[in-house]
Amino acid sequence: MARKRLTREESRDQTRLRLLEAAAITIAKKGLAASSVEDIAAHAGYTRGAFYSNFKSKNDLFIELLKLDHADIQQGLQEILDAGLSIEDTQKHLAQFYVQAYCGDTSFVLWTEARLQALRDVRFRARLNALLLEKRDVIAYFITTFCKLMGRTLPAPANDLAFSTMALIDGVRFFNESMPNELSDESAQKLLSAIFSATFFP
Amino acid sequence: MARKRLTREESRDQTRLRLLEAAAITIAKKGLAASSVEDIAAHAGYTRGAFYSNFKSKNDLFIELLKLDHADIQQGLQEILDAGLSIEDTQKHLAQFYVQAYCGDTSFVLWTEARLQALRDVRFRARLNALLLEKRDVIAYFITTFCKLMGRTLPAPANDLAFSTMALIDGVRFFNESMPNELSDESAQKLLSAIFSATFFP
DNA sequence: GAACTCTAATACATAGTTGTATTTGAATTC
DNA sequence: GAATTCAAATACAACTATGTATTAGAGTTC
Repeated sequence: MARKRLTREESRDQTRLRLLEAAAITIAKKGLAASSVEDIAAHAGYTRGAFYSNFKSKNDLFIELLKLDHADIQQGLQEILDAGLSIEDTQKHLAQFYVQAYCGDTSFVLWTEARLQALRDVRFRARLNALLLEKRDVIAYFITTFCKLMGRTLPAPANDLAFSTMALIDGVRFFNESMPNELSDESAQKLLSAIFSATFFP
Repeated sequence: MARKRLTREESRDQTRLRLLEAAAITIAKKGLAASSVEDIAAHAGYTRGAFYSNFKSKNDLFIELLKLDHADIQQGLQEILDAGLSIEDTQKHLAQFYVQAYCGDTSFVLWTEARLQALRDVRFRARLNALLLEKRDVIAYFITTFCKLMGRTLPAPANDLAFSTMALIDGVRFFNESMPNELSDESAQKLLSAIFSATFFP
């Protein structure tokens, strides 16, 4: 079967995408600093030439990577929100989405890596914070809507609660990932539910 | 004023300590991977010779650093616990301790860095998890005692709650550090209180 | 299909990092 | 106070990374 002959643009996009995918894996595995440009390019099946032809720097690529991941999550959340399901179904979808989008793959590690980078690099921080604030807003909106539906008042400003939700999910996730025997998937799930219930429906 | 002439052991200990201090600063600033042995040694006022004469590797030093920090925190918590103060005073001391021990300095960054390292390096993970479990146990004990005093039942296993407490504190701390305008010290403090109250005294 | 344009490979110059092997000089021992 | 021991400096060799400058080759344009 003849492979389709790619136009220049298609070919370039393919290269970019492959580089991004390879970067995600490499960075998740070895860390941002320890992943050389050569590593990434080689894993994608290219040389450094392809890398520098597509990205200005490693940080540049990294931000792009985060943006893509962010957009995926964003979209997923929005869809659940817009579906207009019952509360139970929403919760169910949410849990499912969380497991799929965030647990399985490299996403979690990348965002942790990004946090550290943000603490060090002012520009990077600005770019990352913008993404995180977007995420916060979606979650805050979600929390507000949810509480209104349940006829409850919020125990704290929605934005702050959104932060704590993100914090909690990430933090619990780390323990769960790092010592699954001490904190099983099931425990983690239950724990989060318990705290959310307690916090939002006291 | 004549500087005391150091014995060999004193001199060695001094070197070790200075290297550890320099490492804490350097690693917090640039990250573990990006901190070269030379960097660390130079910041401490030595050459790499001194480093390799005192530590087997960078990871070796890093774990030692974490152990020291851990011991400090451990001891601080234990002291508050053992003081047998009233609930209010305990809470007050706890908040104060948290701010002092964890907020001001490099501690937070180091532990985040350690987490990432742990996700990648099995041996490192084992060593780090041991430290984290110790910390968890102290907090779990604290939670249990506290709830008993208040005549409440725990909404989840104490160990799991301890994890979530650690997770929440770290996570909120990150947002607070990374975007102080969006989540002020005060908000962070209030938020944590609100969630803890809701969780433990529903 | 010849001239061109752009992507990715290659070549290169520079610089940084690691760990060990050896040396120096100050503390210790007798 | 000479011999010794040990911490830290220095020297060294191998390796890795970065970014740019140049080149090759496949798409594009006319």
